[in-house]
Amino acid sequence: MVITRFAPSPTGYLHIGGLRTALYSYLWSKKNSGDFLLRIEDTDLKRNSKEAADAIENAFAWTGLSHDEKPIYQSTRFDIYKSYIKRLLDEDKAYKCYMSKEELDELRESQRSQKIRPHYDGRYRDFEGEPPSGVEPVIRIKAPIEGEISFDDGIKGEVHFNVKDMLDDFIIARSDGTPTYNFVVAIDDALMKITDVIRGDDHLSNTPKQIVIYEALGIKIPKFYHVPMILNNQGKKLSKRDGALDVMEYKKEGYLPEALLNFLVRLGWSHKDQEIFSIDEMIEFFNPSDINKSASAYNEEKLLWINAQYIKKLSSSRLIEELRFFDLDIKNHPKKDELIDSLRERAKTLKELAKMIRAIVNEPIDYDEKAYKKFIKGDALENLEAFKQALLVHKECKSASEFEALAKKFLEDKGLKLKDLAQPLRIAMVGSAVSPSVFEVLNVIGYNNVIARIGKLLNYKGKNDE
RNA sequence: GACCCCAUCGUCUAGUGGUCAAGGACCCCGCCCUCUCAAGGCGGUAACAGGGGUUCAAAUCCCCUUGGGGUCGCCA
Repeated sequence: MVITRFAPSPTGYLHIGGLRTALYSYLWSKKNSGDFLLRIEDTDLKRNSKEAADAIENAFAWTGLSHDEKPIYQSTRFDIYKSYIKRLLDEDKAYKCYMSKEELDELRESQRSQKIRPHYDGRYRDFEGEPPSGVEPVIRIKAPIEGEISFDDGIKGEVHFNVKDMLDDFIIARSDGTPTYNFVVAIDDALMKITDVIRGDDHLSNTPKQIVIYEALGIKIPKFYHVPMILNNQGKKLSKRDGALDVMEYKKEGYLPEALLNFLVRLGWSHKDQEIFSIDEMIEFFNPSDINKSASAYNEEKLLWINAQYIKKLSSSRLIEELRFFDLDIKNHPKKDELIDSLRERAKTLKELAKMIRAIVNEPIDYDEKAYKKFIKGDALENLEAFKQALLVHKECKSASEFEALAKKFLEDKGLKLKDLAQPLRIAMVGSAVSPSVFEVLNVIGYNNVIARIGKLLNYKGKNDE
């Protein structure tokens, strides 16, 4: 049984790096028929917001990664943390430090100028005297002074830290009594019975600190997996300028959540030559020990390609449902399935798909100038007029192939080639030289509207010529 | 600055000492298909950071260099 967790601090939106570690955690727990838990790390009351926490939960809801049990908010658990701090104090494993922030800053500054690592010097570690008045103390843990802390990371392998150049008696409770990150992480991971901690490798050097807590409390240390970061195209740390970071931005841009997840799972992990994975396949094949040790760069083109693959495969009904987010409702369109199927192979995003559908469903209000100039010349208008007549004589066409058969016969009679009719007709239908097969377009637009749109183009030319 | 992590095509990756004159995918280019645009099919360009070892044999193991990244908070 593997229990994992995702533990964001609610200072902003859920970003894709976080989503990826959450996905890995999710997959690993599900593969081992365990739980995936969500914990909101809001111990710093000053900078956390309820809105941000809600935003994170909304983003999760969109991706479909559901956490087991209700999320745990650390801000509601201060009593628990206090009891552990008291215990450490009672057991003489932690102590009060009366150094002020100013003094600390000074100490660090002088250490820096001496080119040595900034660290607390332990001056109150064995302090016996009268504490200075007017200073609310912080609580510091008695960390080991020498030796080595090491652990077997599931991704990086054996990692060793020398206590001397790594640790100091770090703060576990602020002067206002609230506990700090490295302390509560260890407590909660233990209390939540987390067996496997999968997180970004920016936490790698926090791990020894957390191990100090585990050991002081006699708690079993979980298995750690430190996942490399995601970089941008230039191999630098991913930032807002590199495009969307907020998971919900991807929704707005027209990405399918399963495509985003598929993209993310392949960033740093692979299974043979497979590129497309359903969630079930991810669960089946995923193992964090297969995650690459090196950082990987974000590649939007690949994401687009994956998204396109999913759009091609998705059911029309689901696609129609997703399109509503882009203010497009074609649920009652008589040819909705044909419409979707003729466009799905052309769209890389839902946003694009919506745009393409609108271009067909709505009568053109204008004609693309270049296309018009290029194709509406010579006998084009006469041919359109004649084709319109042929349509009127033939009466209603009910399928793309019926339109096509009619057109073929028309062209044969007139001694024309398909090219002579297709482009002008396309411009009449959608206003530009780009669309799916004209016959599919005609079918979707429908017999009466086809005739109306041809008429509209015929009139337009008239006005233009004046 | 100290400590830690990392290093295969532009990018995502396969590769765990011989089957690698390095495979797949995205991108790009060419051809085919074709009523336009896509999609699809076929083909192409392109990489083991550098230097030392170990070994009969190294992309794979070791060391150094270089380059990148992370951490050093009363943030998480």
